Amino acid sequence: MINVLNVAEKPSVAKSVATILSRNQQHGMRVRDGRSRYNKIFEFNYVINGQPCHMLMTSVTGHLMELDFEDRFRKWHSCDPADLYHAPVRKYVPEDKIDIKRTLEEEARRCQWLILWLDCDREGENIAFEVMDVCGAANHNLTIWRARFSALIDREIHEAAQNLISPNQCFSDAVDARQEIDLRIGASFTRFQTMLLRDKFVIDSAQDDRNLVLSYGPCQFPTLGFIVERYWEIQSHEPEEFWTINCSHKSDEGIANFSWMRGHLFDYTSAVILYEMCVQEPTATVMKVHQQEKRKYPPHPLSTIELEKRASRYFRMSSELTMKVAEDLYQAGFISYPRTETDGFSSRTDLHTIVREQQEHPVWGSYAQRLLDPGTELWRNPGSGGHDDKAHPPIHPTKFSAGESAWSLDHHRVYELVVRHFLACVSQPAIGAETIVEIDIAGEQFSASGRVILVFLPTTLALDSGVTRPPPLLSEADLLSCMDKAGIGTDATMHDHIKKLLDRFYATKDTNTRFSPTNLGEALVMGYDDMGYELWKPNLRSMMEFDMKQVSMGCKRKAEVLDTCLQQMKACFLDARVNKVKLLEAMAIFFGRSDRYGGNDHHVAAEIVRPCGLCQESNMVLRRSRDGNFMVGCLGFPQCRNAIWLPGPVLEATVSTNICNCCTPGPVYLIQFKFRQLEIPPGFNVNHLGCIGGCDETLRQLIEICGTGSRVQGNKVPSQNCAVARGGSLVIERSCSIYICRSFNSKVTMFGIKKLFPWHRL
DNA sequence: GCAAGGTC
Repeated sequence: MINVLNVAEKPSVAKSVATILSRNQQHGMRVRDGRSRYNKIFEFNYVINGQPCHMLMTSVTGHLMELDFEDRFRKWHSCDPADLYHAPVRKYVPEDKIDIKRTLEEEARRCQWLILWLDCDREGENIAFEVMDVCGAANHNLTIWRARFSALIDREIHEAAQNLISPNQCFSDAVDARQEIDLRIGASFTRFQTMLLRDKFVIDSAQDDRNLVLSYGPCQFPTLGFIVERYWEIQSHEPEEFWTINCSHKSDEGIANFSWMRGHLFDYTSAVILYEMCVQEPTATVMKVHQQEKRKYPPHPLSTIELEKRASRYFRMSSELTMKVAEDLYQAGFISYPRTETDGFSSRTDLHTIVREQQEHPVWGSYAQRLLDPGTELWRNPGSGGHDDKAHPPIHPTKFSAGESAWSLDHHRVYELVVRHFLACVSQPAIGAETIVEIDIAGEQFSASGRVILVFLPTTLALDSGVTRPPPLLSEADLLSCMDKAGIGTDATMHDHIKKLLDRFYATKDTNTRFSPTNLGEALVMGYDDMGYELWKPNLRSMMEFDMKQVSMGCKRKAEVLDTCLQQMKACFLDARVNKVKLLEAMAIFFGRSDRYGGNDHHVAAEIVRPCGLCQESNMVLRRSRDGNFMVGCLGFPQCRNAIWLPGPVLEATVSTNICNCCTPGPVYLIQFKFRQLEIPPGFNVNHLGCIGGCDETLRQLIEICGTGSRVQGNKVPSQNCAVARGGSLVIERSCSIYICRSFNSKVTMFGIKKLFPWHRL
């Protein structure tokens, strides 16, 4: 009989594997403590390919080692951050893992074999090599094996034990490369930008900005990039008006609203002509009635990202909190392992038993009973989303509970979500009936889903206007989707990156779980963007991931990937340092200079122009957009979208102390403008003291002729809507729309409409 | 005082 040391990635796997292997074995299984209180040691006998073994099964808790620079490079001022691209690094066992290391050493000394039961992914393979390092140093004569398994079920575990293989160096190398690149890039840029910016500006988010760290990381920055990119998209959106014909019919049974099948038209003239035709011949003829069955398919089985997205959507829980609560439920045995990419059940999973456990529940118990009754034909074997991490099943309930006294509201919610999602997965699709009615008025087609009528006179027929709207800010679910798609982070770490942005004051989350960048976050991204670097975009990480894949497949060597990647990143770093003025400029847009160090360099952080008339809560301030154009925006953004774009030719703008004597709500401070001579028409003065409150004819004309500085210009009509507060949404248009919107009997002529829109492009 | 990745 030989002694065999077995090591799993976490205590729960050690216990499961030991339980499975020791079943039906003589003397069963014994448990004893190791040096680490969490990592028990299980002992039992087992036969591997005819070789009787005394098995000792223990575990680590994830990575056993960390990578860091050698001591003399660890202090921030110990070296030039550029040196961090070649400073020596070392792997070591951190203090809180020393106990585990001691256990491994002690047990390894009395064993002949070492079997590695780490998770079957790249990180797992790397941890396997860490364990080999420690055990191999304690016992040079160890024979080393790798067990490959993807589920904690009897057959798979026994098969793994009987078919031991060798550890895969390539997989582990890929992780080594990733670790080293992440460390060098992260540390160099973090030290650089922190030391460059922290003391030069008054960064209001920091209580004590001496301790503020402006971190950079290959995952956190692209995540921030997603948030900033959407925010810029919203800021640069210029509403464009469109026209649509709405038709409705009222009967005793209710109102049917028909939508124009053209959708909407941006061209007013065309819309009016079509509208006039409908008004003159308003009888509606029903052309088509189709009834169809609509199926709503159940979701795929639950993966981590999907759990986080749904908890965010349904309960507005942060992904961070969701994972914490899910971990609690997992530890207490109520749900399966919560970190999984798998979204399909293995055919071996006993789904019926899981449903059966839920039959007693007061709310969904009766549904579970109906599912199990073959007569209802409600059961459907669940589909799969096509992802399989080969380590864990989709998240599902593992123990019945009608609620525990120790549970918080969040525990109840997450458990309920997991159970309901599971029950949905094994259900037939929901079936609904939908009737769509298509009608024709004077050749124009409209449709509604609803009742069937054959010919009728519409109760109302109206030409309505609307404006295009920017997309919303990214929600937590959107953000997770972006990260997932771009391969930023792993299912187990995505919520960490999101939380890091909040902790670093780079982004904020509103009550609607939507993210906006803070001034700090926007300034940093703007700085790198102005340098022309895509350091804040996901491409860098994607390229690294691609290289890692090459290493793990043996197509490229670790040293080769490290060399080229670090060389490129160092060049990028040095270039960023040469262009640091871009970062400084971007910061200066949002933050006042600190006078603690610079001395006499006083700046006002933001110049207040007027109170916002839209939200009536915040002030509107003069700002310079990232491409140098001027605008006056509400500080209440994104809740308040009020913004006024100033004429394109503005060279300089400063808020004066003069107050406009007619615009309200006041005070509205006049702005001293300086225009670019070559860009303004003859007759206009280069210097102008102007009012953005609406009274200033010069500004209005300049905007009409030259357009605004807003980034998306297109060839739209320069019209009053630029000078009018945008979020205030064009009151004139609305009143027109209401006027035209009377019932179709009203007399509305082309002439009448023309008169109402003298400024429009008719 | 820096990263991201495991996991407790």
